[in-house]
Amino acid sequence: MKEFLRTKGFKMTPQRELIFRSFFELGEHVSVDELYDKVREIDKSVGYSTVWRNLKLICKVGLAIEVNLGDGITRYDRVTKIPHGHLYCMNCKKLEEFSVEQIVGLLAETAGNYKFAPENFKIEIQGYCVDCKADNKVNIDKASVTAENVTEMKQ
Amino acid sequence: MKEFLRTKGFKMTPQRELIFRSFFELGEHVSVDELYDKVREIDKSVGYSTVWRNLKLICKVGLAIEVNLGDGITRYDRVTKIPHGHLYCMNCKKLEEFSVEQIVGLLAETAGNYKFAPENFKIEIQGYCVDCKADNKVNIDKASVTAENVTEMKQ
DNA sequence: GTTGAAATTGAAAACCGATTTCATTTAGGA
DNA sequence: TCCTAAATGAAATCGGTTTTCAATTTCAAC
Repeated sequence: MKEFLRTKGFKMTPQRELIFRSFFELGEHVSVDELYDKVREIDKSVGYSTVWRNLKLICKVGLAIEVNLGDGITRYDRVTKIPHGHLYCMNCKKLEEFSVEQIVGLLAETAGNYKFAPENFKIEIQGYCVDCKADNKVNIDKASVTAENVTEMKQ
Repeated sequence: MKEFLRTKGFKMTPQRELIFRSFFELGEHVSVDELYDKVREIDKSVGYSTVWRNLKLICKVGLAIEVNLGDGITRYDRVTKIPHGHLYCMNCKKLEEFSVEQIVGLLAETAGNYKFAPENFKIEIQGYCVDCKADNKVNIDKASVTAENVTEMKQ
């Protein structure tokens, strides 16, 4: 790892090593705060901005990508061989994963049609999980969208 | 439209009408600032928070959804019958759309397998568009991720 | 081992879009 | 017309992200 970074022009430091290691232990959807807490369990002297900067660095060298679920918190996903999508519950904020091999194939093809060089695919399903749906915790009172609505609106 | 809102317990106001109309004229990927500017062209007295609140309302009544491209700015997409994905250029920030009917079918099926009630699908391809790719403006120097890297890192 | 340029760090401040507060005004049913 | 709940506008606030800056550390060159 040290060598890997050096060839990119980055130096290894104790903080960096701890941060990198902690990130890969945490797994998926790691927020800065989460990583900061985990790092702090081991070394209370590490600063927040150092954690943040190293998370960015992890992305820069291609070992993770940013994930944005729309709740205002940026999370970081390890880049793995297996692409996956997210099921995001809009009520309890729970996150599940599902595999998207077939879909990614289609998307790669699509990108090709647009002469677009894809770096990363995001596939998310927002909605309500079994629990929230069953408990009737969710008040889904969206208006029905009809052609009339829109026409009327644009008038 | 007025009636449509009233049945939901909302009132119609001159500001609201202007904001709604402007939103639907703008089309896709509308940010608060963009809409604010457009509304201001017609009525300088409308406040920013009013625009923001009404954009939220448009979502609440199901006529638009929030879109998050990861650049820290929330955009709003009109809900249409035709779902679409986004091709987002990480260099010039340009946004293209592509149709995703087939993919949405697969995703709906997937959601079903998880007993998940989907409300909204997000399908994004991040990467570099033809122009940015060709102009060599982009310095894609990501590290190659190998099994060794990761193993070494977790050590 | 020493040195020096460049990278890194930690604390604090700045940033900036999103959201809330609050006093005032307005819509629309009774 | 009257009344109450909803809506508005300006300003303040919030909270996550990013930058600043002085001090420290890495590591390649000597």
